[in-house]
Amino acid sequence: MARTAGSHSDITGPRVRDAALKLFARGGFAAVSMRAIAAEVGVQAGALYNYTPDKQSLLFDLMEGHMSDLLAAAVDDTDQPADARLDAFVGFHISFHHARPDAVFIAYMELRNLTPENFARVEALRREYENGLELILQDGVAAGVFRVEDTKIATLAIIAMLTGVNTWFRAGGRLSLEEVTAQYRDMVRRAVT
Amino acid sequence: MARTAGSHSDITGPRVRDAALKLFARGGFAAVSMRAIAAEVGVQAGALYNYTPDKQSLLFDLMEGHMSDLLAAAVDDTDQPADARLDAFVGFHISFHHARPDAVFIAYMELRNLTPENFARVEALRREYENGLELILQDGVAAGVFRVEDTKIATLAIIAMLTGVNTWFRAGGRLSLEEVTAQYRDMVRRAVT
DNA sequence: GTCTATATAGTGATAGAC
DNA sequence: GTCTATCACTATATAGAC
Repeated sequence: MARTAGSHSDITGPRVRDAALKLFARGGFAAVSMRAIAAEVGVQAGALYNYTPDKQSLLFDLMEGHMSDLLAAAVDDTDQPADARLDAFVGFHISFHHARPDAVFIAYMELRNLTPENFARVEALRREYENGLELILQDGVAAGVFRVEDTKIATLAIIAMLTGVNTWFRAGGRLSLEEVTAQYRDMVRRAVT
Repeated sequence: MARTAGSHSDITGPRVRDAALKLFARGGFAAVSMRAIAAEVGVQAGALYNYTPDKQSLLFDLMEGHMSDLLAAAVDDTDQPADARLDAFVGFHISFHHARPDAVFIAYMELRNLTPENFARVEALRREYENGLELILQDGVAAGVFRVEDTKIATLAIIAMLTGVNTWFRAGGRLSLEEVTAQYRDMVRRAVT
């Protein structure tokens, strides 16, 4: 199928998203102009509106895409014992978040710039992810391998602790990501055992 | 000492800071205009410049003030055993942060809107606070009461976990702040023991 | 100390040529 | 699909009257 000269929607679209992701993470949604995104892509501002109806949709698509990727990647083998599943969760969470720092940063920092409807949709996905961890804790408590007073609180505490790695860990530092992960696995295990 | 009619610098100044704190927390530094702050205070935009040289200084003053308050309030009785000091730290951190959610929110979310010089100064204060917790962990390890592989990592993990309470806890919910604090104390203690 | 008015520059989004 | 040009606002900050 021949393509019209100048038609690049299949290549420019992702580049608009990539540029927005990078610039929103660096400067914040409100501080980044559509002109700045266009300059990063290498087009004029008006051309962006072939790929997004407005700036808000651009932000929402990035956040929803990130949360959907997260949920799709988070697998939980319920045939395994709860402690093994918890170890797997810690490793998954740290490595998944480490691989996409910009998307993670935006997902946490730009929630207040979503419209109420878009906020509700992103929040629902976040809760679904949290529920995955809480299920592991509940199963572990039921099996007598974990001792947790309130699984909801423990879930939020663990996720906050793990996500915090992204704010300070840099590859090439004193410790490898594997070493860091091992220490978090220890701390999480002990906190619920 | 008689005061010139219309002179209110001692009352308007704090109101400008309070308004900026509230609006920055709600909408984000970049999205809040000087006009919006002025409207919240009840003056015209030009009048704000009697109290701050520019918007950036307003943000920095709020963040530095918060971090200074935090450091001044964080006392550590090194005569106590390390486990008691850790318990005290958990209680202090949660209650101090719970009492000023707007300042906490700004201190974490608006770091990137500081100039490099201002960022460095706020970062130095944050590190100083972290060092207070790390000292407790180090003393506990030396005394054989804690078992922590890397005290720096444990410090960051614990602070991330505790600060996370502010993102979900609301007074009047299922649990009181005291009950929540007790559970975090348990989890933190177990994570390092 | 606060006001009004303004300088200067930037914003998101759209229209229509090519 | 991208461009240029533009609309209608809004931004920070300053000047000078009161």
